[in-house]
Amino acid sequence: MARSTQKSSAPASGNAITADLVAVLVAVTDGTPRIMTIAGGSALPSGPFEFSHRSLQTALRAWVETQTGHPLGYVEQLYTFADRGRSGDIKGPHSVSISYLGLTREDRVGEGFEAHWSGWYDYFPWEDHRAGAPPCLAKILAPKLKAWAKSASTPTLQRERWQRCAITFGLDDRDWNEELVLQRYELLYEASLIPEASREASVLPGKPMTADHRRILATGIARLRAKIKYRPVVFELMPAEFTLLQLQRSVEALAGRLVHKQNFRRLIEQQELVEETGAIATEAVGRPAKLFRFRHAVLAERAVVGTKLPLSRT
Amino acid sequence: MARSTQKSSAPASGNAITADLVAVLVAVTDGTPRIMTIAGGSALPSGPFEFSHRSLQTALRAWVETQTGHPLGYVEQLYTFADRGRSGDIKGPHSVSISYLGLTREDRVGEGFEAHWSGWYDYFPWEDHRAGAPPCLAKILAPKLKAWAKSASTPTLQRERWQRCAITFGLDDRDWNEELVLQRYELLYEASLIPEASREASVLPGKPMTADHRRILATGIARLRAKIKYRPVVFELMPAEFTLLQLQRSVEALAGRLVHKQNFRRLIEQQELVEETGAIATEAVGRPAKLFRFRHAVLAERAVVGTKLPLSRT
DNA sequence: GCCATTTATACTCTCCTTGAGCATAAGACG
DNA sequence: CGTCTTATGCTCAAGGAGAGTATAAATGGC
Repeated sequence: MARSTQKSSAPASGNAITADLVAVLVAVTDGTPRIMTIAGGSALPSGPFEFSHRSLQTALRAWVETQTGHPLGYVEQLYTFADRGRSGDIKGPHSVSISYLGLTREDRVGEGFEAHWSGWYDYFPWEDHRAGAPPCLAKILAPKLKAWAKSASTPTLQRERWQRCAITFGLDDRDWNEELVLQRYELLYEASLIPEASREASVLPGKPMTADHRRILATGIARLRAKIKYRPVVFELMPAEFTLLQLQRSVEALAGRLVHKQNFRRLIEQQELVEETGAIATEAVGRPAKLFRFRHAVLAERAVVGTKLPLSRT
Repeated sequence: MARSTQKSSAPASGNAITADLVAVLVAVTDGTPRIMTIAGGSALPSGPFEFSHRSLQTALRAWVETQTGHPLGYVEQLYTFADRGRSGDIKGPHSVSISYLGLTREDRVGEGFEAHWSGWYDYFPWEDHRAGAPPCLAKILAPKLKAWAKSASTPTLQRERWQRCAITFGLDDRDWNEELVLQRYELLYEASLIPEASREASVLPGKPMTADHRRILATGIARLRAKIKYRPVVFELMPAEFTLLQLQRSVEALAGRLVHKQNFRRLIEQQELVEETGAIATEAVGRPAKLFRFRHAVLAERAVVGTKLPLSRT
């Protein structure tokens, strides 16, 4: 950015670059949040942006629909990256990556494509706290982070580093905050514990990805975890009819933590987000549950503002 | 986006474009939120992105600091636009606009630049509800929106359109939601009431801007209004020392609505966001107020998560 | 000095939300 | 008929948020 007096529409000379779209496409099946991947799970789907489309959003939708064979429910822009050095391209990226979050149902993927679905906790094992804090946190991450903190030059810096680690990862009896996915990844990156950063192989559990795709994924997970608390986006990931427990399991899968069942139902029902279909779930262990469907009318009635889930920070 | 199997780092041929940075730089002075503008207030500061910088954020910071002569407090990416037709360039933009929100104090602007500060309600008069709903809402906007709703083809569509308008603008006794800045702008745009869209001049109050800069500004305002409710970003806009009323006035200026004074103080104090300086405000009508400063330690103590303001949606 | 005016600051009160737990219902299965 | 499992209804206590009352400490006019 050189001169302020230049209008934005004035083209810059000699700074030609390319624009890539990168998509974090999420689905939830069998209580596992999954993302669409290519190249054997080592990259997110991406490709150059074609200016034949009316907008970025349109381009993404069109492309995803060709790939998966069905419309993309919810789409949201995530972030635009142009960091040199992080993309793996040493000469500096003359390419900008515009990333998107998209929610779907994991139906069939278009045949003849390399795409498939990978569980997102394969890439971030420390993010799943549904069965309590995962062992790798205390056994592997915490010691490595402690060592990194200790390696700072002064005692004050050492303390500050460790405080950051403890807050971000919920160590030292602090609460776990499931929304800090990106901060955690960035902190690990800063501590050179991410293979994408250091040249070492597998210092930590969790599958790496090409370039900065894992960072993009972390951004997407963080955004989605925040969003499900105040927008009715979970329903984009559900089948047309579902039981309240299925809905709860999806939320828990995304959030990576459990919620109180009765309170969850209370919130969902009092907000009138769903309505009974009249049908009853068949494949049951225990008392059969009523089936519900999303009341699409809420999107029109309310300004899509105000959907609460019992996942509040205290 | 053509093929999913292509790695993001693979350069696309023949799709060269340029990247622009556009900045929404906010300051609050005398109870007015202001943004830095160029070209007589008709454009946001912007310019081509130089790849000599390490990241987009770095590029923006460097540039702003040269312009205003002091460091930029808080920076956040807003959105990346590439919509053809909205930018005013009919051939389609072979340029991507990456927009940022930045918070500063309105000190001196670097000499010799065309930049100056404009009140943001000059561009969005209907967004300031501090003295109640602004007259232009009921007198000008509502009738025009009603006419637009009526112009839909079927009664059902007419009702749906009006419901959207009423929700978005808080008409028909609905609550005003100050966060819907962008939705309101988009709705007016859809209704061809925005001069940037239709060729007519000044159908509505509010100063227009070049290309889609007013949309970018709306995005920035919306983001900031949402953010002040849960992150301590207001302090970036305050002088080093301030009274609680000054702080409150800044929040109200940004939010475009008033808050309950006693409750505001209660929240700020119980969250320990500020500490007394010991000094007392001098220039006073009424009882002199204690001066406070922001407790920067909170940024380290808490995960920058959880700052509440009495602006909640009910 | 006294009073009206203005702002600062301390409390109180009530309603609602939220976290947590208890209790009962309705199926399957031995 | 018990046991297991999930569904569903209800209660209770603590904390938070909205709104109002009361008092304190300045200023300026008389």
